[in-house]
Amino acid sequence: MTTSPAASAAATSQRTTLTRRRILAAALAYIDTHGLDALSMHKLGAELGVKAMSLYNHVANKDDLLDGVVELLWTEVERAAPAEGDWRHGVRAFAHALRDVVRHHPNAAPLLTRQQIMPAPALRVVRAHIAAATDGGEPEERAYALLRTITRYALGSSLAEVSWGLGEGCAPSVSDLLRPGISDELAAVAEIFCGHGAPDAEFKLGLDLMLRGLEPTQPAQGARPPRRRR
Amino acid sequence: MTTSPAASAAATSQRTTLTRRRILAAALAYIDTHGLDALSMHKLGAELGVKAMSLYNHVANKDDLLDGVVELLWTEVERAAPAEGDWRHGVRAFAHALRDVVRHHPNAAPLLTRQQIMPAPALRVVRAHIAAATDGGEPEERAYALLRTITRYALGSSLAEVSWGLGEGCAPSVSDLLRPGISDELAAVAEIFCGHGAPDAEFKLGLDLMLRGLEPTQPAQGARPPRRRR
DNA sequence: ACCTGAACACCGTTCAAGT
DNA sequence: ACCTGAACACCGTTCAAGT
Repeated sequence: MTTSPAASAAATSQRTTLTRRRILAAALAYIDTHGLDALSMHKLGAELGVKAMSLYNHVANKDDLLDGVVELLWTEVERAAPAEGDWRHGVRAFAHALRDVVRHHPNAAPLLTRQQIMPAPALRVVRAHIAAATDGGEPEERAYALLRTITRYALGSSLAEVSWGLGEGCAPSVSDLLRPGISDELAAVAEIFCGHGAPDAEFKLGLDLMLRGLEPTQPAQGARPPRRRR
Repeated sequence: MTTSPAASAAATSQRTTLTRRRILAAALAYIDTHGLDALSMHKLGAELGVKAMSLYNHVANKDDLLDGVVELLWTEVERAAPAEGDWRHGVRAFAHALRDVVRHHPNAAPLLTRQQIMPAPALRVVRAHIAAATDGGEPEERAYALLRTITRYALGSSLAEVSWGLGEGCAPSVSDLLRPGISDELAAVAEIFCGHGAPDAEFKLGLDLMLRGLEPTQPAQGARPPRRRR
């Protein structure tokens, strides 16, 4: 609106200054839209109204860029699942937040296990829930083991879910998940294995089972006699 | 040893004919050794004593090549975990086989969730264990749900485990998992979260919890009174 | 049927030069 | 301090040509 004549000449290109933050956000958006393999430094630069080489003033290289995207994904988890209230609810919310991020960014999600990095927001959100659990009376050792297990379960199972799921950024039909020459019997197996089922309910069921088993001190609201530990 | 003079001239290059099978095996070996990003059609061709373009006679493109690598990984799972004997043991063996493949091929494993494909050996091994469970008396619907859940748990949690684990093809030390500027407190969290713990025992515990919860008809060998279903 | 030379547009990255 | 032109080796893929 109130741009200077000089700025208006630049038109659609960078209307704000280039920043590591802006670059990462643009990279994630590009991956969401065009897929992981389609991302290149050249195209990302163009997206930001800048040449590819300019990006190297803010990221060390492409690997560092992808690490930054992973950091961004964990930031979403942190924002969605702060530790507050009963820590059991908090851990559940954390698991669901992790799954939601994977489902909202199916193209970028494989980076979470490919980049071999634990960015700061990941450590922060994990630390927060561990602290909540220890404040709630759990021994520290068990709080760590619990968060480790829940994190693996939530991230991993949602990655697998997205990879073989249908609709919503996943494969549109089962046949897209199969190699062309597959036999009819195996295609029928895939139809049920990938197509049927209720992902939400199955994720929640598995989560409940793990939490119930991992935290034997208090059997939740069921009020059932305690089982032998471990 | 008993090669013809003509063949000996070719020396180290292709001593056997080029095959889709050989190409895939070489690709997996290359990824295992040099990492996923290092693989290129040019270098893979050179590895096989052939020019890059020759590969296109046996694979459609690089994506098809990577699909084939995924197929190879599932073949290892199928070989390691045939359905035989009690189906409960079979499903446990299946989960452990999946985890072992991920741990033996940490560089290639992310392809399992990135390629969005269910190759024939994956469907075969899943079908075998579903059949074993239904033969053992489980309703078909539950057998599918059980295999779905166990597959997600085993694949996913081992992917996450490898991604943040230490040693054996993983990051050699915790500091390799952290961005340089991290605070000391968060580094300490990472030290415990990634470094401590017993991955084998934690994987097995989670698996037991899920199986025990998913299969309420027979409480395994514990001989405990049945709980209310679902 | 399968391998290759030549060629294409594209990729990640460097570096000296500009401002 | 940050952006760029020019350039590098490398990449995926095609196609006509060889055998």
